[in-house]
Amino acid sequence: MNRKPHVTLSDIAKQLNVSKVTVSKALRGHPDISRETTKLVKKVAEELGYTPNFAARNLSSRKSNTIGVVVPKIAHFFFSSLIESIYDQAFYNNFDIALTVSQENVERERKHIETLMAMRVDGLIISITQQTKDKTIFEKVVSRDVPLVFMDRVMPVDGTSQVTVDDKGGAIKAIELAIDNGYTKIAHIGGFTEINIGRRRYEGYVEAMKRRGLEIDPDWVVHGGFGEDDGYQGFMKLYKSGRMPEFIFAVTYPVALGVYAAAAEVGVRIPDDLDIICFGSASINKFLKPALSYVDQPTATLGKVAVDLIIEHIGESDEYLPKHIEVPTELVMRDTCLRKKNAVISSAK
Amino acid sequence: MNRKPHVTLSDIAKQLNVSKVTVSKALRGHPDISRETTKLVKKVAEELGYTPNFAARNLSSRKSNTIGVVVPKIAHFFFSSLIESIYDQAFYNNFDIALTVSQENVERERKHIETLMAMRVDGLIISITQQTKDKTIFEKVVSRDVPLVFMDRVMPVDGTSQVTVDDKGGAIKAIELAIDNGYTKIAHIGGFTEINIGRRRYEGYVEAMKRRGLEIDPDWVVHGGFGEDDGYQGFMKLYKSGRMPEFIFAVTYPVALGVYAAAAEVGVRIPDDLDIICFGSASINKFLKPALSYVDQPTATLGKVAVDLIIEHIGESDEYLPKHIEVPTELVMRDTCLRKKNAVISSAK
DNA sequence: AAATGTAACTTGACCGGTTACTATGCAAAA
DNA sequence: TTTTGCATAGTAACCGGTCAAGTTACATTT
Repeated sequence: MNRKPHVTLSDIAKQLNVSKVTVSKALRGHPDISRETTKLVKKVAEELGYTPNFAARNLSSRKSNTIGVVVPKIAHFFFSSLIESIYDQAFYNNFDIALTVSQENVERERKHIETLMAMRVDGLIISITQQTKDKTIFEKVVSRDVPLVFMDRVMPVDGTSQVTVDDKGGAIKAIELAIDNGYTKIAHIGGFTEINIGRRRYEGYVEAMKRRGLEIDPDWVVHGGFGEDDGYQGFMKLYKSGRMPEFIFAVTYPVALGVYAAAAEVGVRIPDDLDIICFGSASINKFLKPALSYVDQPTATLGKVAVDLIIEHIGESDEYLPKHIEVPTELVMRDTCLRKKNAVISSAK
Repeated sequence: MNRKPHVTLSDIAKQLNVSKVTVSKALRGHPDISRETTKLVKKVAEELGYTPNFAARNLSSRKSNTIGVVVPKIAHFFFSSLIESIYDQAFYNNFDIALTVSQENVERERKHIETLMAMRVDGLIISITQQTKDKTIFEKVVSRDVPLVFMDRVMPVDGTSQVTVDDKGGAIKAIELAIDNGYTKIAHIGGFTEINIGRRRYEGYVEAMKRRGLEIDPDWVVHGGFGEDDGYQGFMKLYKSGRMPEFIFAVTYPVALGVYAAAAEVGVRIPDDLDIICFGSASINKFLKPALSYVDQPTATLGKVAVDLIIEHIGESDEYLPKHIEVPTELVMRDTCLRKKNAVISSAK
């Protein structure tokens, strides 16, 4: 590989018989330089086809104007729309994004964080993997004074901020609605409780049951991952136990889909034999039969808030003040969890 | 913002009383340096928490080890899975990815390409917007000797490569199947013909109809965009014309979904009153009722091939040989386009 | 008329690496 | 013994910007 040399500041400077600093300043609109000169410089830059060298700029200015992002997945509706909103908001604020994907792999996650730090990103937005337990790498980030915002899937690390959705509150709303609709035998196919989204949603389930004075049958709580297969397995476990609940609260949309698949397989009809609600959705949910009712995660807001927060931290001095922002959720009713069949409505809200 | 200074090569050098070149070489495993020294250097680097400065490295080596990617969207199944496979393949080959999203906006696309060139990416992979018509920016890329691979949505620009799916062939297969299943009144809700994917799929439709000796009714060809709304509008146009076809070939999966929505609205049953097949799919297609039969676009292959090709070009000299690689498609049968109701099967293949 | 200010540039150092070339010491070859 | 060669390390320049601290010429103040 042996590329044509790129046009540099010096090339422009030579052409105009000025110093390269003049050119640099002119291009940045620095007030030191006269209107005329600035115009001239810009014209010549255009003619010569100048493009600034970011590596050089980053090196000398020792910042990258870039936000590093680490997510566990892309090809899932939740993350792809989250990422899209992050890109939008960053673009709006003239920041670049360096996106990396851990593929739910802790080692890859660590590597990506190292790489992003080597790129000297100005700040990091991270959504951890299902398996992440070790805080070391995050503490390393903090010790390097690189602002860090955890997003959605978070980890309690001193000196870092968090942006989450109101997982517990959303879960409570969902379960309370189910109970108000007449259900009492309510199961939860949940995620890992080591990670906040799994834990908080579970806590919401527990809390709502308690508030309404319902017992929780330990057999009706299944913990696992957040994918379709986990939902499938979860359902099968409940099914094979011989004691089916009337209602399932699924920790994620894919888990709910897994339940759909499993239920169809064994001939359990949704929502007639088994009703369901879940956390999260996908754009094509409306085409599902029955379309899932769900706790909406406002991905656009989540991404926007995360970017705004990291930019805020980047702007602050060394000692920025970590924050925890919780974005509210909303119940969206579709074809499930509408009303218990044959139920005597006691306390329709 | 006033960060703690990062550990540099010189810091390590000082500590060991060697030159920074020695350290640089040692860390890269250069044979100039003895095994012992190398080990020592690496140990100290580790202790001091050294992370290389990519900006500096890129600047002095004048390459970035980064592939620039421009896509029109993220939050669509096709693109998100494509992007995921690009990341995977790049990671496997030790390349970094600089991803940008044009949001189907030509101006943003141009800006992103400029930015990526300023970053001195080693090569570019681009999927153009629906609206892109001007080649200027791409010619600029070529004139800078930056290898360019168009992916899926391509543009004929001298000196660039293309990776596409076999749009025409896939369309032909789909239409021929429909005809063999007994349909003759076949409509096409297509995309813009200015862009290859719209044009080639349309051409496939025309070709298949011709091969089977069927007339094409101009009213049954609707051109528009690639989104859900375009499918909705397309269906409505056909519907309101009063002369409904028996079968629709939708240019994309979202367009097919739009047809679903519109059909449901006016009470047209799929596949009984109107059968359908489309190009592309989504992971949750299997939960649709009826699940769409479709021409599968192998996103994983597409991404992998694009990355391999750009890396190949990066490795070649200035004058690389542009290629056009076409990835084959496959028909996947689900619940639509199975067989015409009450049809006398004449030529079941 | 001298001091002060200011607009518009220039100088030189530096960011943290890499690269091409040079130097040194010791062992093997002549 | 002298020459040659190789392993190992060092020197200096350079990549393309930015930044802090001058410099110059001219206008303004006192």
